[in-house]
Amino acid sequence: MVGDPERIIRYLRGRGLRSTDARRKIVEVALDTGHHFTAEDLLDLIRQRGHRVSRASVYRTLSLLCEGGFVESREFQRGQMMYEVMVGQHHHDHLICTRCDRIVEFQNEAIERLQDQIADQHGFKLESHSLRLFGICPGCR
Amino acid sequence: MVGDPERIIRYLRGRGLRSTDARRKIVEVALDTGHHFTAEDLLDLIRQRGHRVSRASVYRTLSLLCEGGFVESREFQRGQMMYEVMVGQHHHDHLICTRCDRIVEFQNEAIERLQDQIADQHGFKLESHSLRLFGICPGCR
DNA sequence: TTTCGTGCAAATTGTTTGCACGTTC
DNA sequence: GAACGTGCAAACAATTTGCACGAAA
Repeated sequence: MVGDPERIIRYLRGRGLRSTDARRKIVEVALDTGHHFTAEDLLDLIRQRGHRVSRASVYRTLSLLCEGGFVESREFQRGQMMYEVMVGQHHHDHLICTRCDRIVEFQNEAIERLQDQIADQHGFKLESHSLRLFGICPGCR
Repeated sequence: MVGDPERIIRYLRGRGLRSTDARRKIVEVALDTGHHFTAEDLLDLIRQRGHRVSRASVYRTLSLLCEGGFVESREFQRGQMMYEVMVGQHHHDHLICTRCDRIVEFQNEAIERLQDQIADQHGFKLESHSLRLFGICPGCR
């Protein structure tokens, strides 16, 4: 299945990285988290399952997962990174409620195309982008 | 003229805030900086002009200027805020070169409209947005 | 057995805060 | 003279790093 932790471990092995206990636990729990989470959230979840892993390893493994494109990080609130598993997910952007911090995902092909055009017009080779819409969600209005 | 520091000081006065030496220097130098700058950059510029102002006051005043909409802050590189004077400027978004950190501004009406639509569709009252395109600039390719 | 990854604690870094004092109103 | 703003240094908080030890290859 799509969220198979072993697939990621295999990828890491392919890059000459080792398959360690900590990495396997971190990947496994990360894939299980439904949605957006912080490094600290992930650490808590891992510990709730009775695994002992250090905060440093969580950060180090999250970096690897980001490099591999399995996870994406973005900053919804200043000073804290949120992570999201992208395995089996299409790219999307976010609406963030400034009252309750609720996050809603959306996809918009037209915006994506316009972004490509803009990069082209300025001679940039586009690598990534970040689009965040901040506002007040229906529930908070 | 458009970048008149006194206009901003008057606005602050109107909000019950005082017109102090530090605030005047900070506003004056900020308005003179052509473009994107960090809090530290601004502090350096102020000191180069022979004024003695504390780092704390720079941060505090930049906050006020952001609240008033005279300045906008955004994070181009993780962990550090960049500020930009918006007095006399239209809203725009940014292309950021991941090699040399060059920043190019662009405006795109179509994207703005699409953002409004998306917020509407999800019942959000849009307050602000942040769109950053990361890539490699012509000079670095 | 060599290399790599881990856990720990300490360091880092931009920003914020508490407080005593000086300024503005 | 009351309230507010300042400067300073200490506090913060998320993340990174140095290092000695244990595990993977």
